[in-house]
Amino acid sequence: MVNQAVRKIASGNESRSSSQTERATLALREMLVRGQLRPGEKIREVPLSAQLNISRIPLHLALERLANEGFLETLPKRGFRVQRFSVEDINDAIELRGVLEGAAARLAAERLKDPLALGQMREISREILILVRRSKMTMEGYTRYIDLNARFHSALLDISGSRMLRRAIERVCCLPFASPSAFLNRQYNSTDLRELFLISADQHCEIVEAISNREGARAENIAREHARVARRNFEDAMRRREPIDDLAGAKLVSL
Amino acid sequence: MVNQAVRKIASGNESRSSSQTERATLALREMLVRGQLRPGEKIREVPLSAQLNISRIPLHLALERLANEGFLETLPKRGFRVQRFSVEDINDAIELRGVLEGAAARLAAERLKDPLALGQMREISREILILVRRSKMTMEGYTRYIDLNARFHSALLDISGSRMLRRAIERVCCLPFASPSAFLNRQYNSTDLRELFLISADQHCEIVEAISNREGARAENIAREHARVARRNFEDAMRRREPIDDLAGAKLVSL
DNA sequence: CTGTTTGAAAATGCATGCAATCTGTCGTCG
DNA sequence: CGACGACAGATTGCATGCATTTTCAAACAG
Repeated sequence: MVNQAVRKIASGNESRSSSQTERATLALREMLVRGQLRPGEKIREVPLSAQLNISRIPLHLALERLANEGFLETLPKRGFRVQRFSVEDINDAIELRGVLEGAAARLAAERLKDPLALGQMREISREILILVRRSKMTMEGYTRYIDLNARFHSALLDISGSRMLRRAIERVCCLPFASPSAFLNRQYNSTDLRELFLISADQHCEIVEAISNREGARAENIAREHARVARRNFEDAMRRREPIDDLAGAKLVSL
Repeated sequence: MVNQAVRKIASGNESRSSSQTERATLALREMLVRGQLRPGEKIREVPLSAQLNISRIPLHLALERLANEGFLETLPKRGFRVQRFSVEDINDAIELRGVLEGAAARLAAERLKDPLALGQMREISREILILVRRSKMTMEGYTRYIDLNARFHSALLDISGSRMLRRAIERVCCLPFASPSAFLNRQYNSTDLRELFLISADQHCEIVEAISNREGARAENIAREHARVARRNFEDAMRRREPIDDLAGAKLVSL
């Protein structure tokens, strides 16, 4: 048996994350996305806790969290099983994100008090436009795009002013393939992908304009189409049978 | 110290629910809805576990579940706090449910393969219509309405065929004031409320018709308006300053 | 009088081991 | 030959106690 103090020191060397539960959550999420735990597989807590060098209580807490995020299915009184996702699930998750962001855009348009509050969003959308217009996207440009994109979506939620909507969107985006930056890490110099980037950037700008003009329905529609770009990107990747290792969470998909 | 076996027998007498965690979850949810744990209050696990006669591990698991349902806020490394909801949060939660059920109705219309699949929904909507047309609603009629209503919404999700959407709606409806039957237990003979019941029943029927005709946009709009009936009902109750004890989860609301 | 330090009390995090439940297998009966 | 039931191993659920972190208030410095 391993002494608590010894274990604490050992794990402290591996990672300086704050708690065992958090460490377990991160490790498991990584394993899931990498496909080291296969869809449909039943989780056995004892061997897994030994493998991660984490005792069963924090492991169990981590499993419960991942189940809530949607990665695992909980079998009452029988533990956990790795969730199986179909291609339809992925499409539906992206569609759902579109619906929710559409609602956020509409609420933002309906509730906007001071048009100056849009300043940040407008700025971000301009920066994105400049970025994607550059003929060749560098690796830094690419990570910068992801950052700007995340900030745009966060700012939209701020303006919509709905905690409930934020909660719902956060939950959908737990699933890696549903997040806005899910299918961006493809061959980022391909012409097709560049076109999608441009379309996406234009949609950002038009969403801002629609909100600014209080055109709720239009803002909603564009935001929905914006999510559909991710869907097209995904379907394109599927059609080309790209090595799905690079695609976010594709290891969780069973056909 | 209480022996495990003794405790098991004791709790077995109190309730025949399967696990300690489940019992704790049910007990806490009840306490929250009843307002025995007040918004903003910090949860102290040891006294609470003593009060519920449940040890700290299953209590902690129950708390984590309730946090995921939205009742509690988790303070990392500092435990849990009872969530505070504003009137805007309630309105937004209902609006969100409307958005999601609207999406379900649209998808159902777009994806409907066999119009016969709508048979059950059509039947339910007719039964509801007959029920609410009766001049005086009995208590049994009232509980029957809640049951039929739940079955209608479940059938809609079945036809939409989206697991992701079902997940999202289930999550919103965890919050008692967001669920479809949240604000029905008012003075159920009041004329105003009876009108809302009739409108609601009509909307059920029209949603079915719209889906049947593949009118996705129309189905979506009606489903959204359908949720807005709940919102009107809530706002009406607020305006009249009804004793909010009867309203689902109203004890969680801070102005 | 305000901001900082410190240390004790209280609270959560977690390791361990036991109890109860589930799973799969083998034997028996219909 | 298949269904049912009992037993053993495996697996999760949970109680307990210790370790660590947080809280909070009082002493202290500025």
